[in-house]
Amino acid sequence: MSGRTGRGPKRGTYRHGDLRRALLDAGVQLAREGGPDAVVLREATRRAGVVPNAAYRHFASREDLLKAVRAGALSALAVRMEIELAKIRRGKRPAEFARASLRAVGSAYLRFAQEESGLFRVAFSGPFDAEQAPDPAKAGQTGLNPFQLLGAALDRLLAAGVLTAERRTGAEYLAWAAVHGLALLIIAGPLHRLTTTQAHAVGQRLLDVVERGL
Amino acid sequence: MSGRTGRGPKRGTYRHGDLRRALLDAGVQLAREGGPDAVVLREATRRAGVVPNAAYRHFASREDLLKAVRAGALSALAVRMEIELAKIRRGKRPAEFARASLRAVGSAYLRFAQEESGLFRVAFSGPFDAEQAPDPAKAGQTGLNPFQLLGAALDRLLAAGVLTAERRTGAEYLAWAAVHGLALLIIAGPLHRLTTTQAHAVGQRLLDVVERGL
DNA sequence: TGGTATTGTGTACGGTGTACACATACGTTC
DNA sequence: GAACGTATGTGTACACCGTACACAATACCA
Repeated sequence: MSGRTGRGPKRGTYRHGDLRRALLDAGVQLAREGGPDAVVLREATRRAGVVPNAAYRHFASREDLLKAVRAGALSALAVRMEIELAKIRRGKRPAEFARASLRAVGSAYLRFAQEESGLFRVAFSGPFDAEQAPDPAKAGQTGLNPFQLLGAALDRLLAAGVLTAERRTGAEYLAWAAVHGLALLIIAGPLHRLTTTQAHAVGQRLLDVVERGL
Repeated sequence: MSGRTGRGPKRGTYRHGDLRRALLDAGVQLAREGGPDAVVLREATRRAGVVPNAAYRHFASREDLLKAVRAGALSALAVRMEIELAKIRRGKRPAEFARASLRAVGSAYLRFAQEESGLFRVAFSGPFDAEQAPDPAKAGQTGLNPFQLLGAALDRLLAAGVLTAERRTGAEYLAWAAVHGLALLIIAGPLHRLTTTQAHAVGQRLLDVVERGL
């Protein structure tokens, strides 16, 4: 009776196989369930069927794991944006297409915030920078991260003559700010009881403001 | 030698006098220093020169203390807004005055976020609602909380005919969202290296967008 | 085949929130 | 002014967390 008291899916092998992946997956799952605070090292190792300290062979600290989860969340967001962008009807005039692009990016952002609020909160917990060396782990299928997708939409507006060059510079921050703020009001603020459709309506109205104001 | 090993300002009396106040003050200080996560029950009691569990005579839990600190932070924000509002030159035409009011509220919000980012983060950590029974603990000198001050500014825009009734409804959420989002980009996002003046400039530009777009 | 680097384990420490029983002092009532 | 109930602070204890350090088991390479 070589006693095995531990619970959970004990593996027979001493090595795990792909513990880093398992911890990351567990971390993402925890993030979905409860946001940043729920990403707990010990719980992740538990789910991976491994002793707490094993995590330190793959992540320098809890914060380091959280950072990896964050990259995954941003990547997921980028994918949502790409899907929304792909829905835009072809054959639109450039200006119309550009406008639709911006709306697609914004809508995807808001929807992601509402539907995956745990991941969303993780994505923007901790310092989130538009780094000069874009990390592919944060990108979607096209290789662009959310910030770059927004920039591309704005570039289209510029190319279509909807935006002057002067207004174009720094516009990503204004647009991002507006949408990001609304996302927070929807998931953690006074608008958090809104249904998906109501939230979508407010979102469209905000995007009107941005479009008109930019 | 009736040994007194404990550190810190030990009091002679068994009773503290106003422990609730002391804990709240310590909590606010912790919030300023490090945001929500820094508001730690044990540390607050340490600073109040009291044993950890004493806190439970005045706050049901750490979260409860945090809530009290949050109210204080919101009140401080309201005061900033009021100060900014008071600076508006008299003798302006109503439309101009109304516009200046909205800018004052927005500017104060952004400045508070940058200058008191710890408090700001606490103010909007946890669920922040525009409750139907406004809590006076969250208000400034005028008795109005930040949300109500924003509403008042928008009402002035309506009264001055700058805003149609249709556009007025729900406008607080759009304006709030935009400014709140920018605040976050400035304190925890890609704009966090901006100087105060730069931040102010971006802020004014955002407020242009809001004003134009609303 | 043996040695070395990698990866998981065991044990341990300090920190946190909080439950429960106990001690002390204040305010009220006789 | 003494007795008593109640508010408030203390002591002890527990479970949980992140993480440091020494050790064990395996994989890989010479």
